[in-house]
Amino acid sequence: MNLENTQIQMRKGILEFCILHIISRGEVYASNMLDELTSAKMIVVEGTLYPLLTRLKNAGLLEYKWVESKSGPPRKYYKLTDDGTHFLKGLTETWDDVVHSTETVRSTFAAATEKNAAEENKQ
Amino acid sequence: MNLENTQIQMRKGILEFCILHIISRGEVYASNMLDELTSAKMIVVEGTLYPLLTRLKNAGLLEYKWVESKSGPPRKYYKLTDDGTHFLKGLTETWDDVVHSTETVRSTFAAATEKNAAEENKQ
DNA sequence: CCCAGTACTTGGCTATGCATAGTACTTCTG
DNA sequence: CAGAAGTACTATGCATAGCCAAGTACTGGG
Repeated sequence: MNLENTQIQMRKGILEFCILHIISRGEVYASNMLDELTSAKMIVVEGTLYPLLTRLKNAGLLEYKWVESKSGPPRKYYKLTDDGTHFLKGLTETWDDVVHSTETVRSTFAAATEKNAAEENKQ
Repeated sequence: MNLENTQIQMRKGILEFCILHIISRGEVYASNMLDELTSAKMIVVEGTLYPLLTRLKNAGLLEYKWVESKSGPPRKYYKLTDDGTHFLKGLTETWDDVVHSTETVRSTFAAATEKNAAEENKQ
């Protein structure tokens, strides 16, 4: 129960959302995504990204094509399928809901305490 | 890989943050928290909340006292320990970072594509 | 021919949220 | 007093995503 672990937990699902978003803007390969995520201060390691891309591809949300590279092995350039575009739309709503709910909890002040006091008086 | 599952994943860690926040505002017991979370549209079931409270207590972030109730079994009223207050502060920063990073990814437009094009020209 | 750099792969570990079922206490009803 | 209903807490087992760490494979330079 340390901060580092919670940071890890908080990323679950969110990474998927971010990856789909990045891919939705144009064909990219894994290193492009890592760069962009890093520049957004969302550090991701290879062992997280590659399995995620494979999952998304197997789910039919992504497709890729191999493109030769002059500086190493060929690259997988990913793009969204129609299903992927639709799924991203749903994820966006989910994310907005989660943020909104969290903000509600943060901005509510002592509602429970008041409610609790009311209940005590009632009894 | 369906929306429902991603909604579940997105809650990981965030729930912990919300619970600590609710408790930080005053002593409450589990049903109070469920009510407040539900009213914030963050639906949680008992089987999730109770183990979480136990974990937080075992980690020394919470403490509770038993209070008799006139309408059922006694209740555990929770409050934050000093460690819990400190931990919540850290979580708040983490959450703000995650939201900020995600917003950065969402608001960035085609940065990767431009970068990619530049790289191609370089070669 | 080896070495560094790039790109992708794999296997095992951990933690959290969920489903489901169960215990225990109190009050109300007949 | 017996049984039902409501409230509060407990217990077990599962699925999943992200992490770590090591490994494969291709290219070009000295």
